[in-house]
Amino acid sequence: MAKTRWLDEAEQRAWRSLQFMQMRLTAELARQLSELSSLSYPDYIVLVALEGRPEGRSRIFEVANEIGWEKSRLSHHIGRMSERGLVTREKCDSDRRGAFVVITPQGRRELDAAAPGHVGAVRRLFVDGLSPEQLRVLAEVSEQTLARLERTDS
Amino acid sequence: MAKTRWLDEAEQRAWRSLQFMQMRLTAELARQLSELSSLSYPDYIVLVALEGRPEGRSRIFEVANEIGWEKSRLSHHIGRMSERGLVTREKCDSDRRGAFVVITPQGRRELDAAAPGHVGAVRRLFVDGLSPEQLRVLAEVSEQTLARLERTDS
DNA sequence: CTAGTATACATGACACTTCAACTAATGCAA
DNA sequence: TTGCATTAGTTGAAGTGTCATGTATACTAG
Repeated sequence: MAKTRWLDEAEQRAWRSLQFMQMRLTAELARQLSELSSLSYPDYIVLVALEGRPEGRSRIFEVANEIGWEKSRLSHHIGRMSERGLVTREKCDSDRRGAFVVITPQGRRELDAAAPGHVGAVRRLFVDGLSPEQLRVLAEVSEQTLARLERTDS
Repeated sequence: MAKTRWLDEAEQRAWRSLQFMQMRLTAELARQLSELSSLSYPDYIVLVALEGRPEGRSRIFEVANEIGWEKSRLSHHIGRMSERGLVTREKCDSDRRGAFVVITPQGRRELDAAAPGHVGAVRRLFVDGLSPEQLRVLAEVSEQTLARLERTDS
Protein backbone atom coordinates (compact mmCIF):
# COMPACT_ATOMS: atom_id res chain seq x y z
CA MET A 1 0.00 0.00 0.00
CA ALA A 2 1.52 3.26 -1.17
CA LYS A 3 2.01 6.18 1.12
CA THR A 4 -0.88 8.61 1.00
CA ARG A 5 -0.39 11.73 -1.06
CA TRP A 6 -2.19 14.43 0.88
CA LEU A 7 -3.57 17.53 -0.79
CA ASP A 8 -1.13 20.36 -1.30
CA GLU A 9 -1.83 24.00 -0.60
CA ALA A 10 -3.53 24.82 -3.91
CA GLU A 11 -5.56 21.63 -3.95
CA GLN A 12 -6.72 22.12 -0.38
CA ARG A 13 -7.73 25.64 -1.14
CA ALA A 14 -9.77 24.74 -4.19
CA TRP A 15 -11.45 21.78 -2.57
CA ARG A 16 -12.25 23.46 0.72
CA SER A 17 -13.47 26.72 -0.71
CA LEU A 18 -15.66 24.91 -3.18
CA GLN A 19 -17.30 22.95 -0.39
CA PHE A 20 -17.82 26.10 1.59
CA MET A 21 -19.24 28.02 -1.31
CA GLN A 22 -21.71 25.29 -2.10
CA MET A 23 -22.79 25.06 1.52
CA ARG A 24 -23.27 28.77 2.01
CA LEU A 25 -24.83 29.32 -1.36
CA THR A 26 -27.49 26.66 -1.04
CA ALA A 27 -28.15 27.68 2.54
CA GLU A 28 -28.72 31.25 1.44
CA LEU A 29 -30.88 30.25 -1.51
CA ALA A 30 -32.95 28.01 0.72
CA ARG A 31 -33.34 30.75 3.27
CA GLN A 32 -34.31 33.28 0.65
CA LEU A 33 -36.81 30.92 -0.94
CA SER A 34 -38.67 29.99 2.20
CA GLU A 35 -38.71 33.60 3.26
CA LEU A 36 -40.38 34.86 0.09
CA SER A 37 -42.56 31.85 -0.64
CA SER A 38 -44.02 28.77 0.94
CA LEU A 39 -41.73 26.49 -1.02
CA SER A 40 -38.58 24.81 0.21
CA TYR A 41 -35.60 24.50 -2.09
CA PRO A 42 -36.33 20.82 -2.73
CA ASP A 43 -39.96 21.66 -3.49
CA TYR A 44 -38.79 24.22 -5.98
CA ILE A 45 -36.48 21.79 -7.74
CA VAL A 46 -39.23 19.21 -8.15
CA LEU A 47 -41.72 21.75 -9.42
CA VAL A 48 -39.30 23.17 -11.98
CA ALA A 49 -38.72 19.69 -13.33
CA LEU A 50 -42.47 19.21 -13.73
CA GLU A 51 -43.29 22.59 -15.16
CA GLY A 52 -41.10 21.99 -18.18
CA ARG A 53 -43.06 18.94 -19.30
CA PRO A 54 -46.26 18.70 -21.33
CA GLU A 55 -49.26 19.14 -19.02
CA GLY A 56 -46.83 19.46 -16.12
CA ARG A 57 -46.79 15.69 -15.93
CA SER A 58 -43.88 13.28 -15.79
CA ARG A 59 -43.02 9.75 -14.85
CA ILE A 60 -41.49 9.66 -11.41
CA PHE A 61 -38.26 8.03 -12.52
CA GLU A 62 -37.80 10.69 -15.16
CA VAL A 63 -38.02 13.41 -12.57
CA ALA A 64 -35.58 11.47 -10.41
CA ASN A 65 -33.10 11.31 -13.28
CA GLU A 66 -33.49 14.92 -14.22
CA ILE A 67 -32.84 16.26 -10.76
CA GLY A 68 -30.48 13.50 -9.67
CA TRP A 69 -32.33 12.22 -6.64
CA GLU A 70 -32.68 8.70 -5.39
CA LYS A 71 -36.14 7.43 -6.12
CA SER A 72 -36.90 6.75 -2.49
CA ARG A 73 -36.17 10.32 -1.56
CA LEU A 74 -38.34 11.57 -4.36
CA SER A 75 -41.15 9.24 -3.41
CA HIS A 76 -41.19 10.54 0.14
CA HIS A 77 -40.97 14.10 -1.00
CA ILE A 78 -43.81 13.71 -3.47
CA GLY A 79 -45.87 12.29 -0.65
CA ARG A 80 -45.31 15.40 1.42
CA MET A 81 -45.82 17.73 -1.49
CA SER A 82 -49.08 16.11 -2.48
CA GLU A 83 -50.36 16.50 1.06
CA ARG A 84 -49.78 20.20 0.61
CA GLY A 85 -51.59 20.23 -2.72
CA LEU A 86 -48.56 21.07 -4.86
CA VAL A 87 -48.61 17.89 -6.94
CA THR A 88 -50.72 14.79 -7.40
CA ARG A 89 -49.91 11.21 -8.26
CA GLU A 90 -51.56 9.47 -11.20
CA LYS A 91 -51.58 5.90 -12.38
CA CYS A 92 -49.76 4.95 -15.54
CA ASP A 93 -51.58 2.69 -17.98
CA SER A 94 -48.82 1.91 -20.43
CA ASP A 95 -46.55 0.63 -17.66
CA ARG A 96 -48.53 -0.48 -14.68
CA ARG A 97 -45.60 -0.54 -12.29
CA GLY A 98 -45.15 3.14 -12.92
CA ALA A 99 -46.75 6.38 -11.87
CA PHE A 100 -46.93 9.99 -12.90
CA VAL A 101 -46.48 13.11 -10.83
CA VAL A 102 -48.42 16.11 -11.99
CA ILE A 103 -48.07 19.70 -10.90
CA THR A 104 -51.35 21.17 -9.66
CA PRO A 105 -52.61 24.67 -10.46
CA GLN A 106 -51.69 25.64 -6.95
CA GLY A 107 -48.24 24.20 -7.44
CA ARG A 108 -47.87 26.25 -10.59
CA ARG A 109 -48.99 29.42 -8.86
CA GLU A 110 -46.54 28.99 -6.03
CA LEU A 111 -43.74 28.18 -8.42
CA ASP A 112 -44.46 31.19 -10.59
CA ALA A 113 -44.54 33.36 -7.51
CA ALA A 114 -41.23 32.04 -6.23
CA ALA A 115 -39.26 31.78 -9.46
CA PRO A 116 -38.31 35.42 -10.12
CA GLY A 117 -37.01 35.87 -6.60
CA HIS A 118 -35.05 32.67 -6.77
CA VAL A 119 -33.45 33.39 -10.11
CA GLY A 120 -32.73 36.89 -8.90
CA ALA A 121 -30.89 35.47 -5.93
CA VAL A 122 -28.91 33.03 -8.09
CA ARG A 123 -27.87 36.00 -10.20
CA ARG A 124 -27.08 38.30 -7.36
CA LEU A 125 -25.20 35.76 -5.27
CA PHE A 126 -23.49 33.82 -7.98
CA VAL A 127 -23.86 34.18 -11.72
CA ASP A 128 -23.65 37.91 -12.11
CA GLY A 129 -20.43 38.06 -10.15
CA LEU A 130 -18.60 35.79 -12.57
CA SER A 131 -16.97 36.49 -15.90
CA PRO A 132 -17.93 34.49 -19.00
CA GLU A 133 -14.52 32.87 -18.76
CA GLN A 134 -15.07 31.82 -15.17
CA LEU A 135 -18.48 30.42 -16.06
CA ARG A 136 -16.94 28.49 -18.89
CA VAL A 137 -14.24 26.92 -16.73
CA LEU A 138 -16.80 26.11 -14.07
CA ALA A 139 -19.02 24.26 -16.51
CA GLU A 140 -16.02 22.53 -18.00
CA VAL A 141 -14.74 21.34 -14.64
CA SER A 142 -18.15 20.19 -13.50
CA GLU A 143 -18.93 18.28 -16.65
CA GLN A 144 -15.50 16.73 -16.73
CA THR A 145 -15.85 15.60 -13.15
CA LEU A 146 -19.35 14.26 -13.68
CA ALA A 147 -18.13 12.23 -16.62
CA ARG A 148 -15.35 10.80 -14.50
CA LEU A 149 -17.82 9.94 -11.76
CA GLU A 150 -20.00 8.01 -14.19
CA ARG A 151 -17.02 6.01 -15.32
CA THR A 152 -15.62 5.30 -11.88
CA ASP A 153 -18.40 4.09 -9.66
CA SER A 154 -19.53 1.61 -12.31
CA MET B 1 -40.85 45.50 -10.64
CA ALA B 2 -38.51 44.70 -13.50
CA LYS B 3 -39.04 41.73 -15.75
CA THR B 4 -37.07 38.73 -14.63
CA ARG B 5 -33.84 38.02 -16.46
CA TRP B 6 -33.67 34.26 -16.67
CA LEU B 7 -30.40 32.42 -17.00
CA ASP B 8 -29.03 32.06 -20.51
CA GLU B 9 -27.57 28.91 -21.97
CA ALA B 10 -24.05 29.29 -20.60
CA GLU B 11 -25.23 30.39 -17.18
CA GLN B 12 -27.69 27.53 -16.90
CA ARG B 13 -25.04 25.09 -17.89
CA ALA B 14 -22.53 26.31 -15.33
CA TRP B 15 -25.05 26.51 -12.54
CA ARG B 16 -26.75 23.20 -13.18
CA SER B 17 -23.62 21.19 -13.76
CA LEU B 18 -22.03 22.63 -10.65
CA GLN B 19 -25.01 21.56 -8.56
CA PHE B 20 -24.91 18.12 -10.08
CA MET B 21 -21.23 17.69 -9.59
CA GLN B 22 -21.45 18.67 -5.97
CA MET B 23 -24.34 16.30 -5.39
CA ARG B 24 -22.73 13.31 -7.06
CA LEU B 25 -19.33 13.98 -5.63
CA THR B 26 -20.41 14.21 -2.01
CA ALA B 27 -22.72 11.25 -2.47
CA GLU B 28 -19.86 9.18 -3.78
CA LEU B 29 -17.46 10.33 -1.09
CA ALA B 30 -20.02 9.55 1.59
CA ARG B 31 -20.65 6.14 0.10
CA GLN B 32 -16.98 5.39 -0.15
CA LEU B 33 -16.34 6.52 3.41
CA SER B 34 -19.02 4.47 5.06
CA GLU B 35 -18.04 1.47 3.00
CA LEU B 36 -14.40 1.50 4.10
CA SER B 37 -14.87 2.78 7.63
CA SER B 38 -17.44 3.22 10.32
CA LEU B 39 -17.46 6.98 9.92
CA SER B 40 -20.04 9.02 8.07
CA TYR B 41 -18.93 12.01 6.04
CA PRO B 42 -20.13 14.43 8.74
CA ASP B 43 -18.27 12.41 11.38
CA TYR B 44 -15.14 12.68 9.31
CA ILE B 45 -15.42 16.42 8.94
CA VAL B 46 -15.81 16.95 12.66
CA LEU B 47 -12.90 14.68 13.49
CA VAL B 48 -10.58 16.37 11.02
CA ALA B 49 -11.38 19.72 12.59
CA LEU B 50 -10.44 18.33 16.00
CA GLU B 51 -7.34 16.44 15.02
CA GLY B 52 -5.62 19.61 13.88
CA ARG B 53 -5.82 21.23 17.29
CA PRO B 54 -3.55 20.87 20.30
CA GLU B 55 -4.59 17.78 22.26
CA GLY B 56 -7.39 17.24 19.76
CA ARG B 57 -9.48 19.65 21.76
CA SER B 58 -11.45 22.66 20.63
CA ARG B 59 -14.22 24.95 21.74
CA ILE B 60 -17.48 23.92 20.14
CA PHE B 61 -18.10 27.26 18.49
CA GLU B 62 -14.65 27.16 16.94
CA VAL B 63 -15.38 23.83 15.33
CA ALA B 64 -18.70 25.19 14.13
CA ASN B 65 -16.95 28.13 12.50
CA GLU B 66 -14.23 26.05 10.95
CA ILE B 67 -16.57 23.61 9.29
CA GLY B 68 -19.41 26.04 8.70
CA TRP B 69 -22.18 24.29 10.60
CA GLU B 70 -24.97 25.76 12.66
CA LYS B 71 -24.30 25.26 16.31
CA SER B 72 -27.45 23.27 16.84
CA ARG B 73 -26.52 20.78 14.20
CA LEU B 74 -23.08 20.40 15.67
CA SER B 75 -24.43 19.99 19.16
CA HIS B 76 -26.72 17.17 18.07
CA HIS B 77 -23.99 15.55 16.08
CA ILE B 78 -21.52 15.71 18.93
CA GLY B 79 -24.12 14.04 21.09
CA ARG B 80 -24.36 11.12 18.69
CA MET B 81 -20.62 10.91 18.17
CA SER B 82 -19.92 10.86 21.88
CA GLU B 83 -22.38 8.01 22.33
CA ARG B 84 -20.25 6.10 19.87
CA GLY B 85 -17.07 6.98 21.74
CA LEU B 86 -15.53 9.15 19.03
CA VAL B 87 -15.42 12.35 21.04
CA THR B 88 -16.13 13.58 24.52
CA ARG B 89 -17.42 16.84 25.91
CA GLU B 90 -15.53 18.76 28.56
CA LYS B 91 -16.35 21.77 30.68
CA CYS B 92 -14.62 25.06 30.06
CA ASP B 93 -13.32 26.94 33.08
CA SER B 94 -12.32 30.22 31.51
CA ASP B 95 -15.77 30.73 30.01
CA ARG B 96 -18.36 28.83 31.92
CA ARG B 97 -21.03 29.04 29.26
CA GLY B 98 -18.77 27.17 26.92
CA ALA B 99 -17.60 23.64 26.36
CA PHE B 100 -14.85 21.71 24.63
CA VAL B 101 -15.08 18.74 22.33
CA VAL B 102 -12.16 16.38 22.41
CA ILE B 103 -11.32 13.58 20.05
CA THR B 104 -10.86 10.25 21.83
CA PRO B 105 -8.13 7.71 21.07
CA GLN B 106 -10.77 5.63 19.34
CA GLY B 107 -11.85 8.64 17.31
CA ARG B 108 -8.27 9.18 16.27
CA ARG B 109 -7.84 5.56 15.27
CA GLU B 110 -10.95 5.54 13.14
CA LEU B 111 -10.00 8.83 11.54
CA ASP B 112 -6.49 7.63 10.75
CA ALA B 113 -7.93 4.48 9.27
CA ALA B 114 -10.39 6.37 7.09
CA ALA B 115 -8.27 9.31 5.99
CA PRO B 116 -6.06 7.74 3.31
CA GLY B 117 -9.03 6.20 1.55
CA HIS B 118 -10.95 9.42 1.69
CA VAL B 119 -8.15 11.59 0.38
CA GLY B 120 -7.53 8.99 -2.27
CA ALA B 121 -11.10 9.27 -3.39
CA VAL B 122 -10.98 13.06 -3.45
CA ARG B 123 -7.92 12.78 -5.66
CA ARG B 124 -9.27 10.11 -7.93
CA LEU B 125 -12.71 11.63 -8.36
CA PHE B 126 -11.81 15.27 -8.38
CA VAL B 127 -8.44 16.87 -7.82
CA ASP B 128 -6.24 14.69 -9.97
CA GLY B 129 -8.48 15.20 -12.98
CA LEU B 130 -8.01 18.95 -12.96
CA SER B 131 -5.23 21.14 -14.28
CA PRO B 132 -3.48 23.65 -11.99
CA GLU B 133 -5.22 26.34 -13.99
CA GLN B 134 -8.63 24.82 -13.40
CA LEU B 135 -7.90 24.47 -9.71
CA ARG B 136 -6.85 28.07 -9.59
CA VAL B 137 -10.04 29.34 -11.23
CA LEU B 138 -12.13 27.14 -8.99
CA ALA B 139 -10.57 28.54 -5.85
CA GLU B 140 -10.86 32.04 -7.22
CA VAL B 141 -14.53 31.67 -8.06
CA SER B 142 -15.37 30.07 -4.73
CA GLU B 143 -13.55 32.64 -2.66
CA GLN B 144 -15.01 35.48 -4.68
CA THR B 145 -18.50 34.10 -4.20
CA LEU B 146 -18.00 33.49 -0.51
CA ALA B 147 -16.86 37.05 -0.07
CA ARG B 148 -19.96 38.28 -1.88
CA LEU B 149 -22.15 36.11 0.34
CA GLU B 150 -20.66 37.60 3.47
CA ARG B 151 -21.40 41.08 2.21
CA THR B 152 -24.94 40.40 1.02
CA ASP B 153 -26.76 38.59 3.79
CA SER B 154 -25.75 41.38 6.17
C1' DC C 1 -44.33 -20.55 -22.16
C1' DT C 2 -41.50 -19.91 -17.96
C1' DA C 3 -37.89 -19.02 -14.79
C1' DG C 4 -34.97 -15.63 -13.59
C1' DT C 5 -33.74 -10.93 -13.54
C1' DA C 6 -34.40 -6.10 -13.79
C1' DT C 7 -37.29 -2.03 -13.23
C1' DA C 8 -40.75 1.25 -10.96
C1' DC C 9 -42.31 2.65 -6.99
C1' DA C 10 -43.77 2.53 -1.91
C1' DT C 11 -42.93 2.02 2.84
C1' DG C 12 -41.15 1.96 7.74
C1' DA C 13 -37.49 2.59 10.67
C1' DC C 14 -33.95 5.16 11.66
C1' DA C 15 -30.45 8.93 11.09
C1' DC C 16 -29.80 13.56 10.34
C1' DT C 17 -31.01 18.63 10.04
C1' DT C 18 -33.54 22.74 11.09
C1' DC C 19 -36.21 25.74 13.86
C1' DA C 20 -37.69 27.97 17.65
C1' DA C 21 -37.28 28.25 22.21
C1' DC C 22 -34.57 28.11 26.46
C1' DT C 23 -30.62 28.40 30.08
C1' DA C 24 -26.77 30.42 31.59
C1' DA C 25 -22.81 33.20 31.51
C1' DT C 26 -20.39 37.24 29.68
C1' DG C 27 -19.67 42.03 28.23
C1' DC C 28 -20.80 46.66 28.22
C1' DA C 29 -22.81 51.07 29.05
C1' DA C 30 -24.90 54.39 32.06
C1' DT D 1 -24.11 48.29 40.11
C1' DT D 2 -27.71 47.32 37.58
C1' DG D 3 -29.74 46.50 33.43
C1' DC D 4 -29.60 45.03 28.63
C1' DA D 5 -27.71 42.99 24.70
C1' DT D 6 -24.76 39.31 23.16
C1' DT D 7 -22.74 34.91 23.04
C1' DA D 8 -22.24 29.67 24.02
C1' DG D 9 -24.46 25.89 24.13
C1' DT D 10 -28.63 22.60 24.69
C1' DT D 11 -33.03 20.74 23.77
C1' DG D 12 -37.49 18.90 21.67
C1' DA D 13 -40.28 18.75 17.87
C1' DA D 14 -40.96 18.62 13.27
C1' DG D 15 -39.12 18.19 8.75
C1' DT D 16 -36.14 15.68 5.64
C1' DG D 17 -33.11 11.93 3.77
C1' DT D 18 -31.27 7.14 3.62
C1' DC D 19 -31.31 2.31 3.89
C1' DA D 20 -33.19 -2.08 3.52
C1' DT D 21 -36.93 -4.26 2.12
C1' DG D 22 -41.35 -5.33 -0.16
C1' DT D 23 -44.68 -5.57 -4.09
C1' DA D 24 -45.89 -5.63 -8.54
C1' DT D 25 -44.98 -5.46 -13.29
C1' DA D 26 -42.06 -5.88 -17.34
C1' DC D 27 -38.32 -7.95 -19.94
C1' DT D 28 -35.49 -11.71 -21.80
C1' DA D 29 -33.04 -16.04 -22.55
C1' DG D 30 -33.86 -20.63 -23.32
